[in-house]
Amino acid sequence: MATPPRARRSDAQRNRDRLLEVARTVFEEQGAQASLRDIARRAEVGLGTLYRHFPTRDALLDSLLGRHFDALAAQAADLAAAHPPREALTTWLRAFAAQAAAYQDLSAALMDTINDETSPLHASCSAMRGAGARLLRDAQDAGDVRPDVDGLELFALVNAVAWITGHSPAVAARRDHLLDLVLDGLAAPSSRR
Amino acid sequence: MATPPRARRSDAQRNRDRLLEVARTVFEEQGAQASLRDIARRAEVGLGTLYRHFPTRDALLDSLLGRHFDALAAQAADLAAAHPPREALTTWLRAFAAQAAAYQDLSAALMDTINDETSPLHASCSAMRGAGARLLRDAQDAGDVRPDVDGLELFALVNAVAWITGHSPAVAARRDHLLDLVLDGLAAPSSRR
DNA sequence: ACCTGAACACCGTTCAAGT
DNA sequence: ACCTGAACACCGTTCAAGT
Repeated sequence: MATPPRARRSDAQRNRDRLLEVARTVFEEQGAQASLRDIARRAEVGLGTLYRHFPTRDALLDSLLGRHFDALAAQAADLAAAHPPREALTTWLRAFAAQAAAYQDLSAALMDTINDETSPLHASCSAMRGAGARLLRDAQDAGDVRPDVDGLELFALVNAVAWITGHSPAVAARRDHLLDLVLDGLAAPSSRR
Repeated sequence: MATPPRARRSDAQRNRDRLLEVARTVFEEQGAQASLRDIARRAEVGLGTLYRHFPTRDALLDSLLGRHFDALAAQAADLAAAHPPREALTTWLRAFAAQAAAYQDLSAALMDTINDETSPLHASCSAMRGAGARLLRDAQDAGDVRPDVDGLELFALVNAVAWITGHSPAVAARRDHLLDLVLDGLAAPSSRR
């Protein structure tokens, strides 16, 4: 799960909230490499205040992403309980890709988080990945997905599709079709339609 | 094909060559967002000279990429002549992915080129894409690849895999396996092993 | 024709000074 | 405790001045 909120002076908390709100907007508008100065300006906060709360760009991104990760992990559990394995996996991957596509360049940040075990986000990121891996294993146990795929590869593939989606409108229009192609590649030979 | 070399004053030509050589090295070292100032410095050339020859970062990238595109297009023709359709396509896609993975962030530049018809690279980029699309069509005509995939989707998928490869060493180690998964997704049901 | 580097407007990051 | 903004070292881009 994401880090729970610490006790803070109330004015500091207000600044923090303001920064997160503005950052979400700006990142969605301009992508993950948007100017931090600009974010501070639009939040009407000193630049140093931004740095005090979020010592690095990733820290800021991470605070925004933690909730998404937690939400996706929770959704995975729900899906596993409510649907047959392959359907649960498929639905979850679509949700994941939609999420990743919403933030431009999020996929890059995501992959970097995976590789950086010291990231504050690492815990909730790997919790989410674990949830996905469990869905994958269920589908494999049910004979729906070929056994020679692991969670990392699954995650990488879907992330890759989400990324490319953000780099071409023409491709974006066919995101679901691309995911279908990938999912068909993952299907166990016996379960193909 | 890439733009043929123009007539130039010999000192200008020398600077141009030098810049391209240094740029290739630096881009491979640091990725496509490396500092242009740094490139000019290492080429021992005024910053203005770099801008004179390559008015934008993309122009510089493009000059480096044009040759690769031409080479890939030529290779596609060779493969089509020498191998059965599915094998030709597979081999070509592997070569493409290896090429794209060599430059970090190349995939992003590539997708942007596709979308920008005014890019000087657009011609050789689409020539290469056309060559790939032809291999795809051959494989489809032979019944080896499902008919509901087009060149753009193929290109996007392989590009996506190449990109993710550059963002995680663990994933990079399994590039061929990921490509296999994607290629299996493209296989026509009847031709599955 | 071509080259150069100073100039401009930005950026990320740090940190002394304030409340 | 926390906030602020000037200061520093960079960057991309332009352009007057030189050869």
